[in-house]
Amino acid sequence: MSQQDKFVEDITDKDDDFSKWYNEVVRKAELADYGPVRGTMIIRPYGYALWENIQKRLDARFKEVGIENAYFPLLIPKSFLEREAEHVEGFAPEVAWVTRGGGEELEEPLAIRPTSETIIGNAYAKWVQSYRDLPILINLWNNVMRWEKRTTLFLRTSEFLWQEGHTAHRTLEEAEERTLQMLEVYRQLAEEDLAMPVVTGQKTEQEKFAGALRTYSIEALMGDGKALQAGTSHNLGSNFARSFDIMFLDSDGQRKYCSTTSWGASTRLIGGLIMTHGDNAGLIMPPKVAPIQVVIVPIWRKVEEKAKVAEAVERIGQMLKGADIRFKADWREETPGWKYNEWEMRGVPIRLEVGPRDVQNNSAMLVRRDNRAKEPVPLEILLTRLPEMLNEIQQALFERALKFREEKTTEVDNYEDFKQVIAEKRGFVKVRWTEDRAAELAIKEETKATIRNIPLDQSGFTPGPALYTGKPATGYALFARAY
RNA sequence: CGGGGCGUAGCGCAGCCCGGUAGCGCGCUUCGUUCGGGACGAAGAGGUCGGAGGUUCGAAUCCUCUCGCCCCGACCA
Repeated sequence: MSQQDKFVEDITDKDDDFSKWYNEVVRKAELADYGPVRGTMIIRPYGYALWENIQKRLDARFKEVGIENAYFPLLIPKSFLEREAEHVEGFAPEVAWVTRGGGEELEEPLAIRPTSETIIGNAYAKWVQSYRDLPILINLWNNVMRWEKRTTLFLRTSEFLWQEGHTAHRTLEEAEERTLQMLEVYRQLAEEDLAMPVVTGQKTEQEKFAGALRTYSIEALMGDGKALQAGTSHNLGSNFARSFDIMFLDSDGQRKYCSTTSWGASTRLIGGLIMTHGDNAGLIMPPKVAPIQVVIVPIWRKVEEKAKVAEAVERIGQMLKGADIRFKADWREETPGWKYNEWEMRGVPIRLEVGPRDVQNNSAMLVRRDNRAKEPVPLEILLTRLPEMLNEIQQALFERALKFREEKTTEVDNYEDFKQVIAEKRGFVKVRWTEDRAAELAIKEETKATIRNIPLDQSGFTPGPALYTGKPATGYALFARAY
């Protein structure tokens, strides 16, 4: 039993049973609960506040690159979904249908959107006439429904919240540029805001989005050595434009199909955040998105002490408000020790203790969630020290996660080693590769590992035989077992 | 949708095999003492035992059906 285990006795050890640990953390930290319908999720206020912070950050990043928000309907006519062949084939098994309305059978069943490419395509076809109407750069913050066979809170639920961006362009090159730009936005969100290191890369033909020309993803490595796809960006080429007739008259007098893109990131990011940073005491929230960045725990014995402490807490509260730091003063009738454990479990980055001794010294005791380091801080420098410490924690979380990923990334050059690493060490396995769908499936069949992506960063690549097939490799591929 | 497990108080569980009218821990309420790493005492509240049907004098317990959840597989953000 490690040092920190004695602080929290009621959470399953991560190393004993990771998925049990995950479920307990989600529920005990009050992030989410199960809904009454199979596979549905209630996002509780603490979890939703986290989502709002992620939204706020991502939305700001979208706006910086010219994206506007809009809203599209929940219900999609069946005929729309059927327009793009690969798309319908990919999504058909998991679509939920509305067949009755107003007490009557509907003439055409309506799909509860699993994603909005089709209804977007229908609208864009109307909106685009000229090359001057392009590009269209729209994002939707909404919910979608996919009838999943097997669900896990935040990682896979039948209904989930996400954003889906949909753009239309004059040329394929421009669409490709936008696809990669949005992938980069996701990388920045993951790494800078969520402190979650990711590998950017391209999906194989086997793993790409149904109906896409090319799919890119960011892939993160979770605490149990499994990979999580944390965001995707698709270059749809002219596939949807052809199915929905999104055409424009170009400056050369030719009528042409648009090239479109779509890209999405979901509440799954919350699952990723939990599994990236959490420890045996519970959650650890990256400061930039933490619903509560600082929790103030007052400590007192006597009534007159309580009054003085209350006064100090009030003063500190005023300071933090002015400094735009998200905080909460915990005046519940519990012992300080109990509160320490509670807030550690819920992942608040900094605990600020105010007791009689601190009042006397005109200071506060700061305790970091990530390493439990204690630091007495005079109140006059609190407003410079707190933001600094929040940054230090943000940085430390990222570095710890990056170090973990690097330790768990193994380069192998033969299939025997590959199988062993996947089975025992887990993590990312980097191999020489050349596109081969049959080999990919065979490897998946035997080892459960899939190609997470073909990393954009191919530095260090040297020619040699590809894994499994032995054909000349075209680059590195990143394998892992995935969520 | 296949294989396994589980539905008993808000949460975690025992009781079921061998039928006799429901219990433990935590939490909750009130009062008092506590409070710098999950405090203690006393007194309380809380359950149509997932649902339906059957067997029986009597069902949480036995039988049948059904609904739901969790885990492992096949499908996926």
